[in-house]
Amino acid sequence: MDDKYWYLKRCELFEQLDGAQIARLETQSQVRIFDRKSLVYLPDDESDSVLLLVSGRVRIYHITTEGKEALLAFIDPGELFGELSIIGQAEREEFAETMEKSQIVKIPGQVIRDLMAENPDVTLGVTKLIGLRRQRFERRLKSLMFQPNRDRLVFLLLELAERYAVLHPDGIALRIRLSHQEMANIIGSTRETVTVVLGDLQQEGLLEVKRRQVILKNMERLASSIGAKPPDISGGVSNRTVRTGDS
Amino acid sequence: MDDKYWYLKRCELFEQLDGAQIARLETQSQVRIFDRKSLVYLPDDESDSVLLLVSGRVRIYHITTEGKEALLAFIDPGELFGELSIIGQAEREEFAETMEKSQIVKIPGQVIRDLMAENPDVTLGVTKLIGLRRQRFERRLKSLMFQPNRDRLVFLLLELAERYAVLHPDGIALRIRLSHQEMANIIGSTRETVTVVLGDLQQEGLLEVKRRQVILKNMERLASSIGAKPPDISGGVSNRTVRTGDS
DNA sequence: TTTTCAGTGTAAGCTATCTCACACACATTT
DNA sequence: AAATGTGTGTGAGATAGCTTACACTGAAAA
Repeated sequence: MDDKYWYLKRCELFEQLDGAQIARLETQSQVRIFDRKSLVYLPDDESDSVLLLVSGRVRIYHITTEGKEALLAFIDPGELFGELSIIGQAEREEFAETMEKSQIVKIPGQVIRDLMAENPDVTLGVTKLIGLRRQRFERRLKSLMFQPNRDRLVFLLLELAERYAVLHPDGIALRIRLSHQEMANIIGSTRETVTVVLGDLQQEGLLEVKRRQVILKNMERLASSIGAKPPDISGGVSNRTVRTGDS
Repeated sequence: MDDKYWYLKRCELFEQLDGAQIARLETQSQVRIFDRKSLVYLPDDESDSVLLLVSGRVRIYHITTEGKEALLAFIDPGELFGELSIIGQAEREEFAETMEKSQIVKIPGQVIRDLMAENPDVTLGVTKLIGLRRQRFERRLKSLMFQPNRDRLVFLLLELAERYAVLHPDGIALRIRLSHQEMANIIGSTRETVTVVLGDLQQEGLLEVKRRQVILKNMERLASSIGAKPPDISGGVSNRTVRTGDS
């Protein structure tokens, strides 16, 4: 239960492994603590390992030629990242940076590949992981192309709700607190525009904005306004009320 | 050599299969010929099969709420598509339409999953397929976000070169002939803007435009203009000169 | 408490890109 | 050869969203 491999168990992918496999994984991996805002890897780094985030949070981003930051993904505890090295990506193509103090396990690509070879469940898990993230990128691409800023922002909020929804007296709050700047970096817009659009959406009674927090008051209407189905929030939703700072 | 399963052998993924497996695959799949511009599937269709394009060409696209077409991918002979059904996508999320008369094999998802279970090579192949396409989407996302239209177009041309390069007396031509409208639909722009930008690039001597054809005269400079490495075209490049219609 | 700083609100002006409109070129069919 | 359709070139005008600039607010630090 409370063994020395607890941090590997935090990852779904390794739940089914037997003791020997876990042990092997453990001896061949390195655990490391990163301070807040440290780079885990950056473009052109050699890429032959997969990373498991044990605690903290990581963001994956890209810097454009003009120096703007394009936010590609957030990684939460128990999730892998840098997983494309498994299928032969030799060099990293983005920045991975901790958002908080984080504990990260570095697993050599070969170890994962061995594990996949002897354990079909692991392979399937890896495939699903890569596929799910691909699906996310595909959807984001669709939401970017030809869509006005407002629709892109609504899409983002619904996407966030799917992963980070928590109940709140006034609607659905998000377990992740983003600044307008960060949202802009996800939807390919600017901080000012996000501020304005959020204001508009608030006027329309669709949501409520606080400092670094958004409460979705009407997911149905939000979704229908971009011609989408409301997200299924049953998965991650917690009925623990979020700290709002007020009350 | 010239057996009845030739069309399955056209797909890399199935090369390693033994006779019995191929036979099973064959009996459980359906072959069908589609005319030019026929829909193979569309959003919300049930998604429990994978498609193999034997001959012809298919495009995968999305229609936005305002009715614009976002082109997501081209499928060439020997390639699979609709492969996310393997990892549990229950409904299709885009349109798949033939660009020419095409022969397509429909393979039930369960058949592929069985094959994966008994043959690790197939699983790895599927994972790589999904992963490679994910990488493509990820790169496209980066090229869309914050980038001006010119850069997005250059990125597209280099991406196309990687897959479709053929030698040409004046530089590198593409084995795929796209209209300006189609390019616009890939980079999220308009036909007119593409026309203008291509004209500019031609002025600068970076390429030459003909009707439905682009010849890249200076890949180095094109690549460096968007801060990228020139693509590796050694893979698909053929020294068969392309039909230009002139001469 | 005062200071500092990150986050937010707002607005004027600018610009890349889209829209609309039309002319022309080339290809393909009749 | 004429006719039809698809693809391309080009420009004027409209506009969403970006830039720049600055003021305010709440949180955290000193």
